[in-house]
Amino acid sequence: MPRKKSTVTIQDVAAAAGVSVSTVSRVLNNKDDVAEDTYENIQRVINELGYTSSLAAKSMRSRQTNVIGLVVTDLNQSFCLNVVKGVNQAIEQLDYDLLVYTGGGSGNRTWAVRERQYVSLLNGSITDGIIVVTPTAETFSTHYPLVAVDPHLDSTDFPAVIATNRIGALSAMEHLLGLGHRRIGFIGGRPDLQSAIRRLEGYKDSLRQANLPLDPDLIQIGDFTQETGYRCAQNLLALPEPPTAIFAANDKSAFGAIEAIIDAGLSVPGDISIVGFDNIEESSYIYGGLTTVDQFIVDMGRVAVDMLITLIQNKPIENYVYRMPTRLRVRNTCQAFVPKIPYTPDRL
Amino acid sequence: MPRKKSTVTIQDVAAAAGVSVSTVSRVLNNKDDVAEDTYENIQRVINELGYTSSLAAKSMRSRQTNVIGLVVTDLNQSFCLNVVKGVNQAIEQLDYDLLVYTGGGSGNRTWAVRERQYVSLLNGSITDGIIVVTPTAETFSTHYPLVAVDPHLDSTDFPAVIATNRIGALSAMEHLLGLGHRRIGFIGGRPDLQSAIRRLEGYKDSLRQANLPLDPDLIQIGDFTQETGYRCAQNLLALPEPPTAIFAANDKSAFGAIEAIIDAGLSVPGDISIVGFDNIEESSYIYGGLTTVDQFIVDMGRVAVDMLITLIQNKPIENYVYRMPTRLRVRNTCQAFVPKIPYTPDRL
DNA sequence: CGTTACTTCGGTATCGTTACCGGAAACAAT
DNA sequence: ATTGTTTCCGGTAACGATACCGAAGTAACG
Repeated sequence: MPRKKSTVTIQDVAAAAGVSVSTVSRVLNNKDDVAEDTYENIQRVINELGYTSSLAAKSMRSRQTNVIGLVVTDLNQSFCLNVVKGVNQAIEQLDYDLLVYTGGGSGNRTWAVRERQYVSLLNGSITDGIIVVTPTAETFSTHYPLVAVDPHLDSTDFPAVIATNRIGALSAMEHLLGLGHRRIGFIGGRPDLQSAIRRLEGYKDSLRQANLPLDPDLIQIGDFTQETGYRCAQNLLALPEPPTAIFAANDKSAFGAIEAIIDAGLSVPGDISIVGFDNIEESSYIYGGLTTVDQFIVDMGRVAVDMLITLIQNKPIENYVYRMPTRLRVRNTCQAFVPKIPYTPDRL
Repeated sequence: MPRKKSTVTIQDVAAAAGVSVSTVSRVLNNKDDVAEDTYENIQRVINELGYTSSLAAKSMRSRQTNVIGLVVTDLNQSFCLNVVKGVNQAIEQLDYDLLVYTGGGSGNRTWAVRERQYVSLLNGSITDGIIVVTPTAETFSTHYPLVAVDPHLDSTDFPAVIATNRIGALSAMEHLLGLGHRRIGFIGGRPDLQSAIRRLEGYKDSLRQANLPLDPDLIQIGDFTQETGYRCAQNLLALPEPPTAIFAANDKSAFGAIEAIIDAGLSVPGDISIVGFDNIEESSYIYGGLTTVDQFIVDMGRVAVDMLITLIQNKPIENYVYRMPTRLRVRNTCQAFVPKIPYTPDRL
């Protein structure tokens, strides 16, 4: 089934302008060795014919496309989405275009396979460099410019932008402990993610530093979605001695937790305080404002672009791994803990 | 500054396997005239070398890439974002990959120019077909498969997916009128968008049908952002006789309006009822749930993919313009209007 | 006027891949 | 033994663009 191929090529432009393709190519690439009037004439013809050059052909020959690629697992995750936004913002300032490659969820191919495929697909083909968000692949061939955002491994095989997850978790816990909470639940994320692991570490370290016991029942592991956040919180509430505060390892989980708490007839922060992690857009206004750890996701995207451009230009890179600072944003889901009447097994 | 180009090509595979490039190409494209053992041998070599074919070269030659392109103005707009999600979901089921082209905000080039550029860029180069979200361009050369989502013009030059904006607005107004509201404010969107125009029409038509006066002061035009929603609502509240209900032409505006109302010391829906339009994700839980008109954005993306695939396969298309139905989702931002003491200029 | 230098442009090779044609076996049929 | 008929595979020509080389033409110089 042959497609009608009626795109206008550089040949057509050359013919219409009465010059060679070489000359047209020079005009397209703003080379300076072309006469003023021929330049303008060719430009006019280009506009008349509505010609735009084929990215495929260009990139094949010249290896300089001024396009950067972004490989992202799932746009439905707010983390990925915000990185995309940041990258987008940074790209706007530059003379680059952005191509986002997304594989969606789980098809028949596993993501690790698809990811490598996509990277190869974009590279050596179309883009000058690639940013990969939450990559699972163990190794990339480092022959081309590539920056990873929040990689699953702590390896430094490739340049990366990583949030200071452990320190962020520490600051969240510090806040809750400072408010007098002693029994603090944790809702974690997918254990295959480096970020989830580091936040859990922060939770544990914080308790250790405060000389508080580590109750495994208080640690519930979800998958960073609102649904699992809801269920994890239910589990915590069902405990014989439920926590007075919950630290959720991401904002979506925190939303789910708040929902569960409200559905259980309790209030936030009246009965239970909540701290999230991420500071996604909704967190500023939802439920009156979620207290959360800002990891500046959008800025992570920006930094990634900066690093990538540096790599593309073959300039030396100062920080091979950029650690994005985190900051606690205090809003309205936390309250000082007021001790109640001690729990007695048989109350009269 | 020459880039290290060390990607493995089909030539390398052929050499390593001791066959011709033609044979390797046949294996890659699953042609059936290859002997069993050579097939397997080549596959083995491909895996060993970690070869993946160059999208650029492939598409240049064969015009069949199994990639569909998505050109989107701004991922920061929730409408666009949700369409992307829908497209993403639909793509997952198919043997296609998705390439999102986004131009970000306003660079030195205007969007109309960039848009046409992107379409040309992707087409004839890389993708088998394109979906364009909220396109501004007047005309696309219709030589290649293209589907528009929510085009600015009502033209039928190309296949499109459009929400039933006027009818949706009608249903929102019907709801408010049914609750007894007679003075209803309207917060509109960018007047260059077809969808914004149609929703405003619905607002006006509804008032006309109900034999209510059309007060121009009650119509405030923003740009579909939360910020302008806020300011528009402030304008409405500052009116000598403020409305008892507000119909915002999209959910983000509605959020802004609610914020403004709360900041003014009033409550929703206690003092003022709010209806939005879109039903984006946040609307289900924000402020206890926003009453809004669902336009099934995600499904619009899905439908667009279906149409595009049909076009690519050269099959006949039944509905050139698909009109997505809308449905009012009643949540918790509306209340029956209870008449208060009539307003008197000089109260004692 | 001859030589040199610079500007401006055309021709050709090439990027990595697939479409197409045709050829060499292998096998079957007469 | 000759003649089809498969089956499998290699060679070659594109696809659309840019890099490179070199050739005209013009200007400048001694």
